[in-house]
Amino acid sequence: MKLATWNVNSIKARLPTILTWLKDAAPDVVCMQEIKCEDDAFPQLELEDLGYNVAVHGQKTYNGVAVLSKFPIEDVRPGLPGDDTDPQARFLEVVVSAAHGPLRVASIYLPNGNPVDSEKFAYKLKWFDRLRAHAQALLELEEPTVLAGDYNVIPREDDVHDPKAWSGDALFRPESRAAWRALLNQGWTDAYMAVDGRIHQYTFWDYQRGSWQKDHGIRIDHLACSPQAADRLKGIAIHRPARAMEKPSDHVPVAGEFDL
DNA sequence: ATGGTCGCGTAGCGA
Repeated sequence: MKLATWNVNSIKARLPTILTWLKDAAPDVVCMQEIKCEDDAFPQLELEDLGYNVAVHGQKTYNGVAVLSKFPIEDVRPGLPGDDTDPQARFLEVVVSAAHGPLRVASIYLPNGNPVDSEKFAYKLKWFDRLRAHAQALLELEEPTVLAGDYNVIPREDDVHDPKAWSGDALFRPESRAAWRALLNQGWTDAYMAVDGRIHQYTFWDYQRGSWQKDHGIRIDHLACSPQAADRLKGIAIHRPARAMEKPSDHVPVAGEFDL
């Protein structure tokens, strides 16, 4: 069972690229972020044609998350618990019927948080607090669960081409990295670190400044696995060639292989 | 120090 996460940076602008990648990589489950459309504008038919069931938590212009699954989708919960007044569509949790039983999956688009001296950074940290509270409740279910998405956190110095240049950025600030570590310390496993952990393997390269050509990237797209999912984790792949496709997203897919 | 790129939506913001 292959489960991928991909910040697509607009499903509308990216659809041909996405369809090409889906046919090639053939993931069973895909968590998407930044679809940037409302639910009824999501290209459901094109994706169903490739054999996917679809769950969408959309938003116009900004944000928006979705889950594609070749397995039936049994339960759909849009929105991160903990603040009913939060209008931003950044969290979608589903349960899919995988080959050997149910698998809980969340598509996560964590706030960017820049600039750090603004309320955006406070929102990021508060959102992280809400995520941890919900993640703790999910752990107590003792089910295979994967929280997959764009966390907008660079965990280590080895996950960025130039740590000094990023030291003041919300993605690399100590508070953001500590929040990510605190999530893992609850009992979640970073799939990449569990099976690879090589340095300077990136998932995002900015469109600006020739970042891709110079390999000035960062690793910010992660799969957090519950113990029951981590037990079944067999491999991880960062789909770096996707950044060189025609009309690429600035993120590439990250895919875990599970015996599930 | 500046400017560089996308996407949305058609100006300027977000990333």
